Amino acid sequence: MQTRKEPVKNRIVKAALEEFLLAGYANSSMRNIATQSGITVGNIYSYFSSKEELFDYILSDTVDELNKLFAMKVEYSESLSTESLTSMARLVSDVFLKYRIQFLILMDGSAGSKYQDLKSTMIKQACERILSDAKLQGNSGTAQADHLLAESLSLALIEGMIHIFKHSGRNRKRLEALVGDFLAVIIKGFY
Amino acid sequence: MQTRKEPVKNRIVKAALEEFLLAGYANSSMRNIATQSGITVGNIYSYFSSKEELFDYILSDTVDELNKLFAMKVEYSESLSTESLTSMARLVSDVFLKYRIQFLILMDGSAGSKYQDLKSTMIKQACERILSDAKLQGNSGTAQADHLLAESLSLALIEGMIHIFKHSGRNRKRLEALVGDFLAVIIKGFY
Amino acid sequence: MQTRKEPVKNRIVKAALEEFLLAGYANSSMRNIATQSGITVGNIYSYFSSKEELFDYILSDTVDELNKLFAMKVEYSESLSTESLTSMARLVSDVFLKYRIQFLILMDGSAGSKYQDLKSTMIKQACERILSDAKLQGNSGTAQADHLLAESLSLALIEGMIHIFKHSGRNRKRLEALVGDFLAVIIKGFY
Amino acid sequence: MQTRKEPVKNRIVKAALEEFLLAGYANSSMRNIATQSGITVGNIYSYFSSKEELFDYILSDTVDELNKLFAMKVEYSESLSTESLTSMARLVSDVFLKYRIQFLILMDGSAGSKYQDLKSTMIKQACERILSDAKLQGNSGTAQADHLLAESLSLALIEGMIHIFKHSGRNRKRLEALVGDFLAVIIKGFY
DNA sequence: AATGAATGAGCATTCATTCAT
DNA sequence: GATGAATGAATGCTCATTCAT
Repeated sequence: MQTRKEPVKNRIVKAALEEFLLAGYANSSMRNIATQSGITVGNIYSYFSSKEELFDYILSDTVDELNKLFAMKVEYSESLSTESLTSMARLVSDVFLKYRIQFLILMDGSAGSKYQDLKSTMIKQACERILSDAKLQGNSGTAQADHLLAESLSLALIEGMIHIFKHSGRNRKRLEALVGDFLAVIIKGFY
Repeated sequence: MQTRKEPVKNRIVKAALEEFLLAGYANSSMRNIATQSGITVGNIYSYFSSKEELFDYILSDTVDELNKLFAMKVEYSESLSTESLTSMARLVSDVFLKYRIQFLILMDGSAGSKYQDLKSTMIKQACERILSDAKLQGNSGTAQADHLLAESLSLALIEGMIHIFKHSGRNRKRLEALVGDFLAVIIKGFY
Repeated sequence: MQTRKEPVKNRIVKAALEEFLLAGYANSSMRNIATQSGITVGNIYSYFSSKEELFDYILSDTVDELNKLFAMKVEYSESLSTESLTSMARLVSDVFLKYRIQFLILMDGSAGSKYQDLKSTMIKQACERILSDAKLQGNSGTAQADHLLAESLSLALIEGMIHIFKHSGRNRKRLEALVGDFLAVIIKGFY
Repeated sequence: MQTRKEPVKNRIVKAALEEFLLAGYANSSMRNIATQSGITVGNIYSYFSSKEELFDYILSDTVDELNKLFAMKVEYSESLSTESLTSMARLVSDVFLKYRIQFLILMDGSAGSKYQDLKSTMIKQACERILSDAKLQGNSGTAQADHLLAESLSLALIEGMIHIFKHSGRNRKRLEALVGDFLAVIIKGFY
């Protein structure tokens, strides 16, 4: 009834994005989404058959694209040269800019959903890359410790990039520069 | 039932630590804590007036100590030399080992509580340190971007250390070695 | 979509028959009927003002015919001879074959609707017939008990016939034979 | 608060028995049970963890006893003599009198629950008994038809007994007499 | 101090029915 | 006639918190 002309499904999705971003999947409430979007709860269910489906609808494209990105990352570069860093930064920035909020929800608000392990999957992939590429060597001397070190560095890498993404706004140039700088700093420490 | 003579308050705290660690503040349940501790719900409320107060009771010491550590960190070292790194690693490890679970709860399970911003406070502090110590210089050329870069590096630093702490067990030697290695890798990139 | 030229009302009725048969009145859903018939929910309501009216529309003819049958049954036979049994079986089978699904819905799926008492009405009628025809005599010696006995036998009679009807397929010969056999067994015990 | 002194669990069970009897498992509502018993919904859930558990709590004893009865029935009699009939009637009456309402719920109100097939299990057992004992012979001449006939007779037998039970009150003598008479009539037709 | 029954508001979900188009 | 979005009340269930005992 408060119809701005915007189609209902869009309004639901918009409100849901906000709710999921703020509260995460588990703590979000269909009632909030209903109130926020001005759509009655029952009516939301005529667009999405469940909270899970709504979540999935909002995120599946992003997940697909991210998975594609993971696959590519493995091939495209032998060593972590400056150029490869730049192109990596560009690649990552593209996906991020396209699905900003979705990506952030996936990273920090997916607990309890089917996507809850996506971040750790990303980290695991980065970790494998690091272990094979850069010959890290800690002082502990044990392989187990070295693996935990690599894992922590991967996690640091990814959490840092998430943070850049969260706060860098929509300016692509700026995002790419930041990601590039960040990657440079972190990766420099590897050798 | 098991530890019969242990004071009630302790038993509550013990069970609450576990519950908060596993589920986080928002998703934890007083019922679970009651069941786990063998104390009735009602009785928990005669020791702690609310879930929030229980959470606070469990964590306030750790929060204080962490705040003290933040304050110190600024003073104790001029530059990030190897020795300072080592002592930093030791210092940090000390607090962590002392309040392992509490620290992990504060970092990963405080969403929805009054301490939900502690991690970002830590990051902000680390960020200030980095900005004043290491003369970072990104390609973006703007001070704003440099600040976000420093922030992201701080976040990476701290998230990485949290991860080490979470998975390194209770062996102090190992923990210190890992933290030292990790700090070395990250900080090396700063210069 | 399939049967394009078939009038809408028919398609609704067809789908409703199936839904009511499978789920019964109370547990059936207008949504299912809409989906199954390919008619939109709203449009069903322009043919039938409510779920109840739809139910009624589908069943009223059968109810009328059944009521006629009840009336007739009283007249046509003095004693329960073999011939009368045969003709009774034929008569009953005719109605059943004509309104198979409707009859089954009325018997087993009308709970919650205005026809929910039809079965017990049928039983009551059969009961009166039994009481006047066959001089049943129980051991209890009370008229009240004899009445309950007659009622239970009627109920047994009718439930048994419903079961035959539900599972005998559409072969009239087979149906008549079975009904005849069944009636023979039950009625033999009356004398 | 409307505390008659009766313990809460009893009041819940009493209200639930009534609700399940009137509406059946699927169509009954926890809210109704709450209102009827004067217990809040939430509180019911501190006695029974789900609607299903409440249903089960109310019926499991009866189900067990019935299963025991089924097992016995097979052994105790070679032929369907008058004495065996009498003792059968007594046996059945005992269980029935002990769990009147529960039995009725099981027979007519268990659709949608884990006990929904109990009645047909009973019928199947009776059917097997009939097929092995009494050499029924229909006119149809096919084994399949004979089986359906036996099935219908079993169903008639059991539905009739349920009806007697439902309406015979709590007088054991009367119940036994009625069941005996009923069995006599039905079984006489078998030979 | 200790109990655990009780409350009441909240959750996701369903469905007959209405109504603007 | 036809659409299907929209409504609103109902469902089973959970949980922090209160309180009489």
